[in-house]
Amino acid sequence: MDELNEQRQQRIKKLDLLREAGVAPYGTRFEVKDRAGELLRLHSEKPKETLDQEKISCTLAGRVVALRRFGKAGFAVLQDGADRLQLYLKKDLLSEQAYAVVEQLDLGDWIGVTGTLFRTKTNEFTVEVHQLTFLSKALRPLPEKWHGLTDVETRYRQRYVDLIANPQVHQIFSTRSRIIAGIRAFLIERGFLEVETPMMHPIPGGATAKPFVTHHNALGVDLYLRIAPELYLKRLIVGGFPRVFEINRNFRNEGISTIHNPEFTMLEFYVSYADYQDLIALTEELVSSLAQQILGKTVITYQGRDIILTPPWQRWSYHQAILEVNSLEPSVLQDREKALAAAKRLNVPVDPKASLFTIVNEIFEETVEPNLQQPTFITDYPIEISPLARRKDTDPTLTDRFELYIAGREIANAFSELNDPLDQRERFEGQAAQREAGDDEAHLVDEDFLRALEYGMPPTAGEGIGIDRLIMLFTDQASIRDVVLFPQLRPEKA
RNA sequence: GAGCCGGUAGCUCAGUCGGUAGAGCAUCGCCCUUUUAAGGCGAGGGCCCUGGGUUCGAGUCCCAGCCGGCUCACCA
Repeated sequence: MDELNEQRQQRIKKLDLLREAGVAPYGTRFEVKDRAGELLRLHSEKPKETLDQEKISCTLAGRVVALRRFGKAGFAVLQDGADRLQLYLKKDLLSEQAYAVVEQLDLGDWIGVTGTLFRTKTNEFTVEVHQLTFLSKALRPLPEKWHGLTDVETRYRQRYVDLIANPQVHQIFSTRSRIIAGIRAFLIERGFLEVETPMMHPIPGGATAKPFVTHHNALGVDLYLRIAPELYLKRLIVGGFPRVFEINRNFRNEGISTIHNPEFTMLEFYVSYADYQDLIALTEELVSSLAQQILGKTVITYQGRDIILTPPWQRWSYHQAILEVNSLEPSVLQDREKALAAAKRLNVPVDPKASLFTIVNEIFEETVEPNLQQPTFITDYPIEISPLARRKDTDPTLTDRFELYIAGREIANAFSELNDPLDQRERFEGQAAQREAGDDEAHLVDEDFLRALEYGMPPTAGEGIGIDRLIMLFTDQASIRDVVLFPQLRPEKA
């Protein structure tokens, strides 16, 4: 018999012993009156004498994660959420049945207790338990108490064990939830309406990416998991909702890395009558106020580097950034041969047949992006790589657009929306031509979206923020898998 | 998809030159009514990722594969 089975068998045996003692090993309702975190926050600073005087009674529940028994008494550590609180279990203070439970208790079991707060002679804040209710039996042993669970594969595949064994992981996901709640509150406070748009699209659009394909049997059609909600949210602007947002998953059938998961969480929001400059201000306010609210500061540390989220942030035009970082002549941006030569000189690998804008964009991604550690708005992207953005009034080859970079990564993408249906049709047709030419990520013509624009869309600015990456930044995590509860892995047992 | 690194007890890890598989925690038994990585004494527990090969003999060397991490490529 292998060791896991041996430990399981032992625990299954204890199920019977519990039943014999009249205890249900899988119990039911338990009236929780206190949370460990709250008790620690309210009372753990009080001196021994105060606690003895106040005789504070409490009732809480959780998982037993440590047990130190000796003879007819012992200590247990109860884990309640991310908090741990010590229990004192003494035979004299418990019913015969309750003490029988203590004797059968295993690491991992769930219990509920009632008792009073006190300090041990080593000054540890502890609950002296008077009543104990067995709630649920664990049949599998917990990971090692000192090192916890470190095997990354097990941590991702069995996140439940990771969450039990590593309280800091519990903390990260609780922070994640608070960040998303904070974003919702921020937007709702400013008059945004939260909406849900389709996850299954007949035509994938709103971004350039490879989609996942699925099939609807009754309709007999292929559908695509959405790569972005953009075109649907803009339909709602046409419909007359002046401010909408959606926080939900996008799906992209592309590589997996420390900053890419096939499904990822995106915030997109649209503001009627506004332009991309308004969104720069809104983004600074959103991110810095979130940092203040969640982390209590606007200068944060990410992977050993200080990131200053205190506004205002740097603004830099796309072309200006390329020229300045690489000390290039402006003519490079106009001349394909010069751009190609510059790329070669800068050791930026490019396809020699690539178009001017592709070469320039390669130079940007290779030489500028990694330098954008502090929050920076890169503005005025060329029209060729911005098929849904409004042209600049001052230069029709550029768009009213920005991307926000923090820690060398793209965090947000925003622009004044293209609301001219005829221009949009031309751009779609340009994309269709690129698709004909072999670019399978170019946009398809979405006739219904064009029809919507033809009903008239007010001037509008829209933005998408990659929530997982924002959370990585806020929680100082290097890998997206550490901020996604169940990251995508190859299925177990091939 | 390519390169590098890894996979040994439930967990965290050792394993020398190729010579019968090790520790701590966890588990089981005994002792212990204020411990906190509790302690003491004793015991059990292994598909060394899988499949081939070399060898008298493979956890160890070779080949192929599986799974994971990191880097690169694509992308947010």
